[in-house]
Amino acid sequence: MNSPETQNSPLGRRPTLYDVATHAGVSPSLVSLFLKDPERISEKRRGAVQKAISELGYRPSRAATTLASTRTKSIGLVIDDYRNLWFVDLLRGMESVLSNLGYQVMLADSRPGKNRIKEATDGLLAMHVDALVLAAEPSEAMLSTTWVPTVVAGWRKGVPAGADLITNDDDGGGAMAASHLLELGHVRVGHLSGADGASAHRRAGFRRAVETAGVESIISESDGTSEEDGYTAACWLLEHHPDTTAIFAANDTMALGAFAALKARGLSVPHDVSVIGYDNSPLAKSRYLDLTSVDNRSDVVGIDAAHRLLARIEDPSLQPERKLIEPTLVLRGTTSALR
Amino acid sequence: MNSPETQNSPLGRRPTLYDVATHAGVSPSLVSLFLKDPERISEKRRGAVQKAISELGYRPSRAATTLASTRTKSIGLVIDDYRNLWFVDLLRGMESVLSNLGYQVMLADSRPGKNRIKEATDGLLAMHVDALVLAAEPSEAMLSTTWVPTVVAGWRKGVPAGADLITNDDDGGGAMAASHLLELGHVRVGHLSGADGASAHRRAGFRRAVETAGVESIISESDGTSEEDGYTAACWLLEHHPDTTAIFAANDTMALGAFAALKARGLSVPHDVSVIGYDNSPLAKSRYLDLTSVDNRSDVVGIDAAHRLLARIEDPSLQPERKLIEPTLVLRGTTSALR
DNA sequence: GCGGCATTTTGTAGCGCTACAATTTTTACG
DNA sequence: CGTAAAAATTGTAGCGCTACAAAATGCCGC
Repeated sequence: MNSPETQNSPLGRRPTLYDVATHAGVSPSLVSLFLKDPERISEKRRGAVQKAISELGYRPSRAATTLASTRTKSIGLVIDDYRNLWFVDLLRGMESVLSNLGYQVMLADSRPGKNRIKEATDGLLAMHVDALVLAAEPSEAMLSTTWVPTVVAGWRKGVPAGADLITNDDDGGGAMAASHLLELGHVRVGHLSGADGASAHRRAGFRRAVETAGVESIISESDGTSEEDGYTAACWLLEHHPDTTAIFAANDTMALGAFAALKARGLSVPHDVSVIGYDNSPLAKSRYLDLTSVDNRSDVVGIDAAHRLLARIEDPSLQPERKLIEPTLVLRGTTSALR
Repeated sequence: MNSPETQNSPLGRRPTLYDVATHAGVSPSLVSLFLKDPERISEKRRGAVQKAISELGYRPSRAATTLASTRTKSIGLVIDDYRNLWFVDLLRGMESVLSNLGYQVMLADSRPGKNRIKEATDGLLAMHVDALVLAAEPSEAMLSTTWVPTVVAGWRKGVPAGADLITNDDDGGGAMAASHLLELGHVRVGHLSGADGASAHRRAGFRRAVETAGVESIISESDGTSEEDGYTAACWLLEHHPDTTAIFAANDTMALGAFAALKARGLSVPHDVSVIGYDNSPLAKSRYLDLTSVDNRSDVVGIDAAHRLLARIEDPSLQPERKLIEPTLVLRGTTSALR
């Protein structure tokens, strides 16, 4: 309707709350009240203020609001890398409880350097977030330096003092994957493992379940958890244990590497070898890949983390808590009974 | 060293710049100066301020800084969905030019509702970002309401007045994919297309190239661009044109759907049918999938967008510009010469 | 040892908003 | 109608920082 050039607003600058108040013929305080809860002012004024806001194209300044209020109604989420999609479920879980309460979730990733986690956290704290979720391995440098309620999600090492811990039961999940393969009758089962914390737990669970069943646990460990790592580990496994009939990969991406190694050897899945992954990532859900996988329920972690933070925002004296979330098994087409 | 309980700081609250100044025995202005450029103050004072900062555990308040300065040195990036990983390259491209200049990139996704794009944008503007990159289709509601330099990246419809446009040459990319298949000798080529803007351009390019070569263009169109859509479209294609020897999917995910359809029919890739995708996503790069794909060079879009914004921050009177980025073809194992 | 100039440091005045107490208006009811 | 209580509205005083001009200090040669 209006020309973009004139920008509706008669001011040559970003309109402020005072501009709105003047335009609407009320006091700034009333406009502020309107912003916080429109229901709290009379219908007559509400209309006038609303009109002034849209006529001027006013948008509140978050900076000013933040500075003037004690609470910002925002929660910071630090993730290690945008490309690790597991944070999407975490985020969705958090938002499912926080959005309705008017909270906003701010994301910061800490990809590049090692101490970027501290940087990302500092950035979030600089924005006065009311609380923090660390979905990245906390560095030593920040073990004791948070001013706000903090929960560590999905990592178990280096939890800052006073922080809650809500994480996936990777140990249980590893055992779950192993049991599934054993129940299908497999007795030559291999595990492709990575080097990080979660991998170690998955590995331990796997080993325990397999050895409890009286079966030898064959583990091929690599430095990372990428598809290439999975490929390399699977090649080693297939070379040294050619009679392997089932493979448990530490994550879905590594399972993809196993697929590549099997394909190269002319072995088919699940006819010759069953494969189970971990994370129930979009990859596993793919119709083509159709990968059986352990779902670590990051959405539940997110929901729990959110509840926990809300509680600690209300009562900062609450004692930190530690909690494990049970994974679930998602059956798909890459595992089948031993033929 | 210090107990986490005492938090180093003698104050029972978040330390401010004034606390630092007092502690260091200098004026607040000097501390502010230090924050902006440590080199600008004498060595003696610099040491004192530095010491005070770390002793108190001081972190500047972004809100206060933002409010007091005219520039915030931050750029907002609106994306449609965190799960569409193409934004990662965009982001990396932007950061490669912005980080060195001290700019920070803030992300907001607009997943859920339709007008969340406006919400996400408003949120960013509320944080006083100096400029905005819209990597999501702008809604009508916001065609004329930005106060800051804006560039639309990767979308061509609904560009707000006064915004720059830097986008991928999807039309050229479609033609590129088609030419590749034609050069390999294929004459029965099908295209799996989606319904969004980018798909339409890729389709147009494909059609033009194929028809220029005097070959019939067979297009299977679906509502979306998911793997399921790709699967459905591929099933239609294979049923109605069983002699198809090459398939161009509108994106890598749809190519995965095509794989599923081919596998179900016992056809192998690339032996029976060649497949080319689009986006050069992590999927395409996978060793197992090894998918030939068109790379739309989002990293370059990011770099260009950043340069453009910096220029417009310097000189807001600059006329908006439109620019297409040339895609490149990435050859992998899913396309081969017609046997 | 003293102008004159460059460098370093400081004081003052907001940025745009909210908290909270104080004030005005409306409503309820004897 | 009058008055107390409730509801609606307003004024005042910052939140933590930066911009910018003014003041203080250091440095030079003569």
